[in-house]
Formats: sequence, structure tokens, C-alpha cells
Amino acid sequence: MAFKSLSQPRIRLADQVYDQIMQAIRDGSISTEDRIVQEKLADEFEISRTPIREALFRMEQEGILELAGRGGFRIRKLDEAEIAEMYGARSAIEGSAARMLAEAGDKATCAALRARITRAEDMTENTVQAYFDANRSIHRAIVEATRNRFLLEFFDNIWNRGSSFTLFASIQFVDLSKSLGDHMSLIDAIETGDGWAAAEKMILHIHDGKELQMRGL
Amino acid sequence: MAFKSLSQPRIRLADQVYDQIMQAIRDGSISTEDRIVQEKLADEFEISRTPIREALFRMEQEGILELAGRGGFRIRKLDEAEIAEMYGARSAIEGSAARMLAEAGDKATCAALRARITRAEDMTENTVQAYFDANRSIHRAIVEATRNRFLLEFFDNIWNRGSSFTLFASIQFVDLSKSLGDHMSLIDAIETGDGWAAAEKMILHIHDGKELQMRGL
DNA sequence: ATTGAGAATACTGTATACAGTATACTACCA
DNA sequence: TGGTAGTATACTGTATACAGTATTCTCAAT
Repeated sequence: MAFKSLSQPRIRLADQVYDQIMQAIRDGSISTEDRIVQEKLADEFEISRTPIREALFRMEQEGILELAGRGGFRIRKLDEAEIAEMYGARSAIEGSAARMLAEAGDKATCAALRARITRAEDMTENTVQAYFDANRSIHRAIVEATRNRFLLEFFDNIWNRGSSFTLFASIQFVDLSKSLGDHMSLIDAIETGDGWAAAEKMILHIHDGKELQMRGL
Repeated sequence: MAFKSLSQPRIRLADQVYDQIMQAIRDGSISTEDRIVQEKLADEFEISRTPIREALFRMEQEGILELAGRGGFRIRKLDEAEIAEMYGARSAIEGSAARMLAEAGDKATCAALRARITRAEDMTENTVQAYFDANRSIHRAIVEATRNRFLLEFFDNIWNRGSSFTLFASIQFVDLSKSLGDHMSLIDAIETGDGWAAAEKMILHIHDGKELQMRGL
């Protein structure tokens, strides 16, 4: 049997709607001021409200949207306390990931991560968005390397949240080459095999990002 | 004006359905074999499919249910690898929580946690369910004490998952008084103020639970 | 007894219709 | 001009209706 299964697992409208709205939030077509109304979206997409509702509720549950009484949904804004907690959660997840990788002590994984970092650093365009994507993809690769689906899910949850698109990315204040170099020394720490040291390094790295972020507010 | 606000934030049917199904899974009224069909539930609840769908999709997203083609949803079963990852994720979340608490070094919090543990230990009935609840509530209190909403959310996500109701609770093999005593020494470790030591203690404690669990499989 | 065609069934996903309620709008009265 | 009553509007949540598609079932043919 050389045929690929034709059964398309699911091409639900709700999924497509989800992706598109997500994209719209990312590129700023939907701002934090905008009200997000089911009927409006249904009109735009030229489908019924049902799949829209589904996508919207999903985003609410993920903490990306919040509902504003009868005024529909809106993008969830994070206050300063919540942003701090976010960085705390990142420390927990990504710090633990670093620890686990160090304890696992797999050279091949480290090599792969290094390659990944080099590739991510090699940005063609020098925009905030590009830097954000590169940074995210590096951090994600580290969590991914633990092969722990839960951690990866939590990682994505955090990074998708609210306006975190712009969060974590106050590039205007950051020395690009330094930041990216930091990632390599993160792998160094992992490679030594000392779990706690690796975790600490990661936590400090995230803390640096937080300082930068907070200064930008 | 002596009247209490009547505005009930939201009493959506979907929420009630969610709670009830959750409860049914917990107490075993719905088993992993059962197919969960929207229409059937709608009949039982005597409401339309719409709120049922919403609740079901929410549970799917939380990883509690999975959909089985046209056969509706079913309870998601975890394979051994996934269970291991689950414990890994617990180590990350709860270990980090212990570290954070230790670093914060708040005596009052520790005292409150001790009180909580004593209270939780004081079980009236000696069932698996009671032990599970007590254990969960103790661990949850520790995460709660970090006042980090993300960590708490992730904690709940893990503990609500799949058949984790019975997971984490292989009481038949466990020495109750020892296990519960362990919790106190966990607080001891936190109280010393050494973040890494506290994290390690928590991770070991969780590891013990895992060993127990795996033996039971 | 097995196989295959065709119909019946049992689901889902999507669209539409309806009812209720908070907000916005208007016009009247002080 | 300010405030209030009454009405229109703009939303949501829920119910219902419809279409499509796997699955299961039935039954005849080999």
C-alpha cells in the first residue's frame, strides 16, 4: 500500500477561523481596543456563528481573549503582576527543561540545539518580529528536546498568551548579538551535565529578558 | 441600598454540563470504554446539543477527552510514556514552586501550609478517593502559595488530565502516615530558604509517587 | 458460509431561528 | 439644559433544522 491516507482528520471551519484570528492578532489587524463580535466575524468569514463561537471560546480558555459582557470578546491585556507571573512560569518550565536536558546528558541533542540556534540567528530581515520568532523558536527547541509533551504545551500556552506577541520582544533595547550568543552559553551549561547549574543559567537568562521588558513598560 | 447585586456573572449551561461530566468521570459513572455522544448527553440533560458540544470541546482541549472519529468522544487514555511525562511536568511545576517559595522565605506562608497539611491529613474516611483528595489539596496549596496563576493553571491541567483521577493515587501500596509526614518535611526544606534543595526534595517526593504508580501498572 | 451492494442508521459539523438582556438612543418633561 | 422613560439595537446563549459521511445492517449471490 503506497497510498497516503486520504482521510483528512478534520478540516473544521472552527480550526481555520482560529488560525486566522490568531494571525490577525499577531500582525496587529486586531488590536486590544477592538471588540470582537461573533456576528461581525461570521459576516466577514461568510460562515455562520457556530464555528466562530467555537474558535473564540477556545481562545478564551487559552487566556488569549476575555469576554467583555455583551460587548463580545476582546484581547486579554495583562497587567504588570501577570506579566511578572508569566516570567515566573517561564522560569519554571524552561528552567526545568534545561535541568532535565543536562541530567539526560545527550551530546547529540546539544549538537542539534546548537545547529538550531545558528540557523535561527541567521535572520534575513532585521525586524522586531523576526527577532521575536528567532528567540521563540530557540527557546521552544530547548523545551521540545525534553520530549515532554506537557512542558511543550505549557510553553506554547505561555507564549501565545495575550499580547505576548509583542511581549518578550522589546528588541529596541537589546544587543542582538549578545542575546543570541547567550543562547549558546545556555547550551554550554546544559552540556556540563549539572542540572541545577543549567536551570540557574536559564532562569537568569529569562530574568534578563524580564528586566528589559519591564524597563520598556 | 441594601440589596445584593443580582447579576449572575454567567450561568451558562455549558459550564454546568462541564462540571457534571467531570464529576461523572471522577466517580466512574463514565468509564474509558464508554463512547460519549453529543446527542445522548443532550437527551439526558434535556437540553440541546449546543452547550454539550461546547463543554466537550473544552474537555478535549484540556486533554481529558479525545475524539474518536464519528464515534463521538471518549476519555483519553494515557500510555506509559505519557504518564512518565506527566510526572516530569509535575516535577517542573511543583519543584519550581518549592524553589520559589524557599527563595521568597515567607515564614507565614510556611505556617499556613503546615496548618493546611494537618487539616488535610485529618481525613474522616479512609478511602482511596479521600487520600487522593487530601494529597492533591496539599500539593495544590503549595503551588497556590506562589501566587502564580500560570503555575496553578498548569497544575490543575495536569491533575485533571485523563485518568489522573486514579493516577497519583495508588494508595494500596502506600504507607499513609509516612506519605503525609513527607509533606511536612517538604515544608521544612522550603523553610530553610535553599531554593535548589527545596526543589530537589519536591522532585524526589514526586519521584517516589511515580515509582509507586509504575509498580501498580 | 462469505462476500459485496445497497439501504438504514447514527453520528458529526454547520446554518439558521429564537428568546432574553444589556447598552445606546431618542424624545419628552422639569 | 439635565435627567428620565420608553424604545430600538446589538449582542449573546440556546434550540432546532439540515446536509454530509462513516458505520452498521440486511440480504441476495456465489
